[in-house]
Amino acid sequence: MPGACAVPGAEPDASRAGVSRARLAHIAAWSLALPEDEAARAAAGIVERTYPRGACICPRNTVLESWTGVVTGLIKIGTVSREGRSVTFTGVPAGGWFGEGTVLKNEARRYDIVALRSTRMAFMDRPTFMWLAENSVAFNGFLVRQLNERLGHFMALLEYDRLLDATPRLARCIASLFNPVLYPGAGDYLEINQEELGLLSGMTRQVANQSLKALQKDGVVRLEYGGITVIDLERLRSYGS
DNA sequence: ACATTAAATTCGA
DNA sequence: TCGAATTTAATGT
Repeated sequence: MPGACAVPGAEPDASRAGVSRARLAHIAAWSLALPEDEAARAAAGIVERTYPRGACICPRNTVLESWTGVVTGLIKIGTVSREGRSVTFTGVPAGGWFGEGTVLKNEARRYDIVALRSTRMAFMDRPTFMWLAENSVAFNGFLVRQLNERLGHFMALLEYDRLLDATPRLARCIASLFNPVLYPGAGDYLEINQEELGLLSGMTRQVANQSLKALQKDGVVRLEYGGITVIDLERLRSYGS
């Protein structure tokens, strides 16, 4: 049953109370650049929720169209075709905030968001987001940097998708999950299995497994059970070129 | 696709 | 609550 969403409204810890200033600083690196009054406003408009592995994250059920951050855990963004075949576009690890496009344009989500493991999410309601976008210079600075970084991310993706073969492609895919601009504060370890890495980089699990071992032999990553540790991010980024 | 190994869960004391 | 037994998940080929 592809794309099956978790029971709506069954989440135990949704609250409408907002989040403390200290908590905001912890879950949103961008907030550190905001002046006090703007940060307070941001904190008041954010709510957190936890999703179990495999759950479909549907903010429409709770807060209509909110801007979304990954606090801990890992999610993937993709679609599932009518036949049930799912396509993964990108993963977002802890520290990543996304969805500003749909919030700004106020349109329905076009992609499925699925938790790859137990994941804590933060949602900023649309009025708060729009207020920051219209009033905060610092927040706009962040948005521009983030959008620019993502544009670069997808340009690179287009380029290497057609030029490189499996191992370098996987290398860049992993490196993108450790992008310090998009996903600040991430460590060097990511809990993700090889099947998901395969889906993320568009290859079978078998090929992903072979490529991963090649990367490990070259000393750029270390394989763990159910996860991966990056040893040399710079080399991973430019692997094979 | 299958065999192996790691981890999570259950169950009995 | 401890640890052995069983089941499930991830990996390696």
